Amino acid sequence: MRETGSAQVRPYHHGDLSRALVEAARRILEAEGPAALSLRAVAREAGVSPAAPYHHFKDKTELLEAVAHEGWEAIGQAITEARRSSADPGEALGAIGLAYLHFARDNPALYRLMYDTSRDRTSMPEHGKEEDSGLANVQGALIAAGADPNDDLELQLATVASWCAVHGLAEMCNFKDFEPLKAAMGGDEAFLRGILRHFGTFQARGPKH
Amino acid sequence: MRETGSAQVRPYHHGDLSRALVEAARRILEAEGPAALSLRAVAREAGVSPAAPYHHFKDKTELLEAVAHEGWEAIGQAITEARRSSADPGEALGAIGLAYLHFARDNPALYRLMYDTSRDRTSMPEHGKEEDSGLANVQGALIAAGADPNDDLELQLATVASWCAVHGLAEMCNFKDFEPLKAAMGGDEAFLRGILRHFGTFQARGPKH
DNA sequence: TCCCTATCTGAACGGTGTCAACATCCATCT
DNA sequence: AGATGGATGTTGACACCGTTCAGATAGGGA
Repeated sequence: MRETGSAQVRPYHHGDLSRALVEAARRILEAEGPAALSLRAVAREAGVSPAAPYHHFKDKTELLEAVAHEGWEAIGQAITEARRSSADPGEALGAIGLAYLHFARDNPALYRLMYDTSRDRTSMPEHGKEEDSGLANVQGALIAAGADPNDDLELQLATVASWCAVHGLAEMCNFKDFEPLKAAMGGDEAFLRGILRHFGTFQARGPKH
Repeated sequence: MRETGSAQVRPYHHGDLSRALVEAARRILEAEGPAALSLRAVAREAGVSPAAPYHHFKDKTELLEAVAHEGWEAIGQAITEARRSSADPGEALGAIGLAYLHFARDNPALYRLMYDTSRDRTSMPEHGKEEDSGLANVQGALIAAGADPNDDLELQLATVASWCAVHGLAEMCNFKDFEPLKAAMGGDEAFLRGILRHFGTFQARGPKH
């Protein structure tokens, strides 16, 4: 981001291309959408020739995976923070869900890329170092909300169920079919909370009153 | 035109290209995956020149939308049938969910295409003629399962929540991260049912208190 | 009959991912 | 120091893609 530097017009070869490429890809993704995210465009944006990226990524796919990886780290961080800053542990699950949805809403193209690459490998990313993992956080929050930590099977099922449900909502919440319902609920946020409540993940206690 | 009678070896121009194109696209999709689904490949498969499709669809997108539309009709049918053939109305929701998941499992590329095109238009397809609509079926099943038909807002929220949750599962259930859990559950089917149960859609969740 | 229109073809344009051959520069070893 | 080698970047090419446009073809209506 400091390309305006006074001196240092251009490092010898380039400096740190793979990094620059990932950042360029992310910039294009946010600014011009996924359709504009071609390898050549990324190289152009980074100021190198179309073939240069092949010295750092074997594929276009591999570059996109690197971008997606950053996304997973970011969303994992958002989840961890949401959970930590949630006062009542019983409400941590809801806080996580909301943070997740906000990330998806604020980075739609990146979010989509993350799951597209995951689906192509039929695998979620190595969820990092355990404790920062999104799934681990959800599982912890489930236990805090009253799930039985000894019934491993049920716990895993509940974790996966929560993740799937929120992911489905994240993908569909921008469909304009839901605009009327959103309006009736009094806005985007209320809509999301309403759906989350129906997932049963928003409060550890029973349904509203 | 009628002197050929039953032979019909080869229509003059082509016969019904738009139909043939949609079918060719579907064939390629299932056989070679989404990556191989180029307009040119579809034309090739249908035995026409690369420019021919443009007399029937203004875009590649429009062709894909036609393919997706067929998919939505098929899944809507599957849902309707699952609901109808479900004895206990309280279990209709679960039956719908399972039918939906089976469709997604059996037509992964098509299912993905359906949501990809929906997302690009930020809209689900015109869900047909009301009663055959998937959402309408879910809503009906929810009422049958004990939801209050008079609280429209809650009913809509529950409907959307169910749809989103099952969609999320449909998208993720092939991630190989879940293989161990699936194995522990004793197979694919048990896994799906387990998650559905956690969604709360698998058993009537009447207004107990 | 003749023409009109819908349909299909062929060739072309700019764009894409990818590769092989070549150029460049840094680091390192004598 | 100077030569060398390996990492990095460039050029040019290939095949494929979506799309367009001018022309060929053929069926149906006047």
